[in-house]
Amino acid sequence: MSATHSHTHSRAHRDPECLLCQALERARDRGLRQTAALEDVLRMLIEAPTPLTLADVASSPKLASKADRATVYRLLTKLEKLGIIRRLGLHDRAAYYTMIFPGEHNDYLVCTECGRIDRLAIECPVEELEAQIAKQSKFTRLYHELMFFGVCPKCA
Amino acid sequence: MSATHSHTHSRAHRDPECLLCQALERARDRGLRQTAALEDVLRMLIEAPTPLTLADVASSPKLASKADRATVYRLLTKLEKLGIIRRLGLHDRAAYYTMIFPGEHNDYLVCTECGRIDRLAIECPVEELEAQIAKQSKFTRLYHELMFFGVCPKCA
DNA sequence: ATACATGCAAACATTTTGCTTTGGC
DNA sequence: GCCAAAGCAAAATGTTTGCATGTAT
Repeated sequence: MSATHSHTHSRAHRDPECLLCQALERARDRGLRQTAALEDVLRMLIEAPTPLTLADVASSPKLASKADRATVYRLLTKLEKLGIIRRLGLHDRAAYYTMIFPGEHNDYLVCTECGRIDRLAIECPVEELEAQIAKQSKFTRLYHELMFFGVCPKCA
Repeated sequence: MSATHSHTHSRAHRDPECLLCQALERARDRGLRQTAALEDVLRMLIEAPTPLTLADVASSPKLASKADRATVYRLLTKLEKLGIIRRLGLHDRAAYYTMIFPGEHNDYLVCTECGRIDRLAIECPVEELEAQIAKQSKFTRLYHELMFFGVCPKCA
């Protein structure tokens, strides 16, 4: 990992197996059946340093779960509805997915040329603003996404 | 406009014709030819209270310019490359486009159920963070997007 | 045993490109 | 007149659904 890429992997300090168990438990609690495909999808998302697309999860050359695209699609959709993962609107045509770790919030730096995604190790200054907006707007289940876009050194 | 929707339309305080002229001038300066389609696209983006999709610009029943979808697509792409408009990665499948008005920055509040988009009249607390990231990351042409997502009162 | 999950294939929506013609400069 | 822009149509990309079968509970 280059200096430019460096960011805190707070999740790396935890036991990934434990994280997987926790995630599975949450999913089961909310009505999903514990299948091999579900386990594969959650494991990939937990281990990924940055958000993944449907294609990443379903058909990456090595990481691929053997699960069908449609199956993965439906799992991702359900997991998002259940609040276990989050869908991000990055600039690609494809949607990106990432685990929600309670108490952890991530912001991203994205290259508009090559699509490279860095996770940012920053103190997000938006939290109190979010509370204010929640109150004023009457929106529920409020969260935010903060993304920085630009041209990375390699593409410049 | 309801209280919940209220936001400052700073652009509403300006002369829209003047804005169009300015935008056309910028486009011409950067090498585009002054055509009817270009004028239509810029006018729609300038007058729109929120970002528009390609479909919005090309084939909305009433607002539509008569220009072909492909033409509009290529115009939007060029305008974005030239830094005259910005492409937003909202959560819809479609990309959204909005004018860049120098010195003006907008954040958005989006309903994850119905897709409704509100522009937020807030003091964005991210500017100085952006400067810091620009320095550390060596990314150029850096900008940010801040979006709030949630379920609007109507959908709740 | 039942209802949910899966795989395969097909339908969709949106973006992107090729090629010929038109029109701004 | 030349080269960029427009129009039409087709290809590409990524998402979503229908339906028959398998499997967790």
